[in-house]
Amino acid sequence: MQTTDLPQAWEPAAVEAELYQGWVDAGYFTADASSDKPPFTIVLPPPNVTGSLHMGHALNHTVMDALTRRKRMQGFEVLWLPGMDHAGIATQNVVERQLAGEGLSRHDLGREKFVERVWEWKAEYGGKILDQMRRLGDGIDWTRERFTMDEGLSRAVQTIFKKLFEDGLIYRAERIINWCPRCRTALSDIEVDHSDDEGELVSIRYGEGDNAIVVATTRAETMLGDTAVAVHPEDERYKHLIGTYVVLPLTGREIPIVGDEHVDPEFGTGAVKVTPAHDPNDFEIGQRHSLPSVTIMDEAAVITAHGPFLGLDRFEARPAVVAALRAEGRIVAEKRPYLHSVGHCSRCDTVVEPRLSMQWWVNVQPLAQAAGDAVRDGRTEVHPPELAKRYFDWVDNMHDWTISRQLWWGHRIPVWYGPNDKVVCVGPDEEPPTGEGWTQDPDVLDTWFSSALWPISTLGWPVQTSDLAKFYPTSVLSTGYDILFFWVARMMMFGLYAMDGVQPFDHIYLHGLIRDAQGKKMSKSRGNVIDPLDWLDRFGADATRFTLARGANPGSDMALAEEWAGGSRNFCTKLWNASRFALMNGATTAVDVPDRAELTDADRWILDEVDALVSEVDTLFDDFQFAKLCDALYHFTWDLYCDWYLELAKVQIAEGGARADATRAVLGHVLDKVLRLLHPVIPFVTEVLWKSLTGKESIVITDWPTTSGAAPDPDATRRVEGVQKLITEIRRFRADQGLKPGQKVPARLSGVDGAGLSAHAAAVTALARLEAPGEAFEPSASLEVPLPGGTVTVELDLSGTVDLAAERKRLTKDLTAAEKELAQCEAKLGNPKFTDKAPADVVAKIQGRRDVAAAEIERITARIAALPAS
RNA sequence: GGGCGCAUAGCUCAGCGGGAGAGCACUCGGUUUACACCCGAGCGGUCGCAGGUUCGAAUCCUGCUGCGCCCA
Repeated sequence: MQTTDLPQAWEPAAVEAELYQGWVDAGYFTADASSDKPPFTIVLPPPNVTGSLHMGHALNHTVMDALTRRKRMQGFEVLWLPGMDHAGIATQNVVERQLAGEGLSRHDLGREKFVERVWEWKAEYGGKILDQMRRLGDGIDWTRERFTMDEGLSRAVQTIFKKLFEDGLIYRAERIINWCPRCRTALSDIEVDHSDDEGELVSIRYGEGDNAIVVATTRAETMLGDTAVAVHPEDERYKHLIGTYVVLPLTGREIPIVGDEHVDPEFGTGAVKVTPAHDPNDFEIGQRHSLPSVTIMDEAAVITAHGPFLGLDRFEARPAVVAALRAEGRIVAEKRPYLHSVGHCSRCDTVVEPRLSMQWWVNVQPLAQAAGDAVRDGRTEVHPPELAKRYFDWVDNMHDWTISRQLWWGHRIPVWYGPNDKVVCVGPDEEPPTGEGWTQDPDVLDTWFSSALWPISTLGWPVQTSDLAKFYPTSVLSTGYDILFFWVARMMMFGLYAMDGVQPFDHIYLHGLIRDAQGKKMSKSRGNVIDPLDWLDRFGADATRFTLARGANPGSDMALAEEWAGGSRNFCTKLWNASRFALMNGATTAVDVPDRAELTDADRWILDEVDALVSEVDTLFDDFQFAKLCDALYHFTWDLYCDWYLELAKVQIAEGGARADATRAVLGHVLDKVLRLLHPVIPFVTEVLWKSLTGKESIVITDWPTTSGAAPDPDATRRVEGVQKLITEIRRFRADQGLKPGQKVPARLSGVDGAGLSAHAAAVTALARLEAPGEAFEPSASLEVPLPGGTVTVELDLSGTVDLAAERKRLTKDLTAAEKELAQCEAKLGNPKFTDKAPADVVAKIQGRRDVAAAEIERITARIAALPAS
């Protein structure tokens, strides 16, 4: 046996960082826009500048890295472009908290100094996720790293804003928006999370006597801002009251009773209080009936209505208002706790307060239409396809998008207000208006407004750069299905709009969400979060990636547990040891595999299997079936290559001469293909092994394997499978008889030639731990193994008593199985409807099974009868 | 309230019209000079329940039950 330069064990922690830096330094991941190769582009969904790597990222990065590594090997000019977004609210929160530690607020610094401070924070603490990506092994083009607040990307934002503005797709309007009183900014619909919370439902009587009317509310304090009571116009109970007025309690204000068809007469009392300034439905009722809007809270949700509640927080005001109403005898009913849906700020969990305010909006109708059409037309394909329906549901029913945020960190809205209500939108190279009375809008744009431009702005848009020409449209957008609405739909809208209808990506791949071993969502409060960095430390990047890829079944979430990672680590170790063994035995790719005629059944079988594997992995990769392709690779590597071929190869190498040389070539070429097929998912270990096997520069830049083109040899396969069955049956018999696995047993085989396995006697002897019968050979037990070509009989000299009970048990078990099989087959064949209607090949197959089962029953019955009485 | 999805071995999941599968876990045996992060052998399921379609249903249809998700 030769030696190899490979260490005895694979220790990822010792080599990963150096390997990675080597790849980056060699420029393997740097894309060339002037290349003649076809492009393959993925833009990284930009993580927050405040973020750190979690398992969801690790999964998505594994997917993107696997896709891009394979395409690179397939000869594509691959661009995988990294970067981050500026995460307006989150980043501003972080820096404000830092300031608070110094006893300062952002207002103490002023806008300009505050923004400077945020940039300083970013320089020092931002983007630690980028280093974590390196640890995963991301084959990403670091030379093209982008940030949404960069100069170029900011120009893109300003450019599209102006374009949308001039096309009339951006407008300013006073409406009810979701307001976070803690962040003190507007939020879009999707930045609000709903949960069923315990609150209260209070029924309040407005008016007196015959004119009294009862309304119910979960937000009693808002009654201070009521400007009407609404009932259904056809509601007989209240019809006569429409057009009359009631006095609003606690305020003394007179408010009208209006008839509105949107009131549900079945719900509650059928009468609703109307607070146009603090509820979106009420706002619409207010519009229809020209009601005034009375704002009763400030930006912090503190009551501003004059009276005893002035200055109270909304949650203090609520019980105070109820108490005051109760004192007046106006509380008719109270339900507490009352479970109802409440919106929360997705950034800080504060209860959202609907608030009437002036904001900038995008009219999404034409954009969403185009975004839907691109998928309907098949220009962009969604994987898995079931999720396209969810995409359509969203884009086809999208509300206008509030894009202004009352923050300082972000792209400031490029609109200037001048004297006499003049409004000017300023484009990238235009000078803002100067002179008395001109001011810029103080607000910034939603972070998603700039993220939506990511697939084009990162490539240079609005400049027609060579990158944009070469790499747009991008090939695949990969992300979790929970981000479909946040990001994917918006990128589709802006990409199509800015690029004259050319879609931003050809494929959208949506992976599932990461869950714990019991399938529960990971969350800090549950304490079930697994930190990918911990796995990277303990199991290595390859094992972490393989675990994630192997769990990625289309459309479904994945459960993770440490045992899974351990299993993947074991797989990497197995691959390591198998490769080491192959190399110690002289496995090589320097010599071509000899002509098929020169090869053994085992050689032809494993070569056919690896061909099948290449086809299967290709199909699965093209269909984003990561779990299945990992399983296929795992199965081939462990169950076929290691458990069978390596063992058979030992026998062939022991033969020496040309046989041994041919075996070394087969060992090497099969290993070479497997390593290349595995490389996209487990890049590190495959790189080390492949370099050792081939002596070449790097697996990263080698070609993706293709099938050999040789015609498969089904006879070889049948014989190898026969050998496997024979060996397994002997091992099974040995285990039943309590023989030590290593103990060699003298045995005599007969019927081997008849079964067509004469070439395989040595393999059977070696793998079943048999030895040639000596002169004193006295068979004390025998077993029969029926194979397609004939039955092989194995006589064994156990040199001791045979465990007849175990023997009888084994035979009885086989008999029971055969009897069950026979009964099933005969039941079918005895049914004329089956023989008439079922396809002929199915009937023939069942007949074949019946015949085999019948023969087995006869054989086993005879064996049992022949057993000596125990 | 509207919509979608899932219920298969102890756990996590494949299979989606003709022989119930994988990984992990479990049991037994093991100093097989690649590997104990391993090797060999095994145990384990009326495929959620009830109907229907079909020669044939884990697989298609309907209803029920239980979980989960999205939207309002």
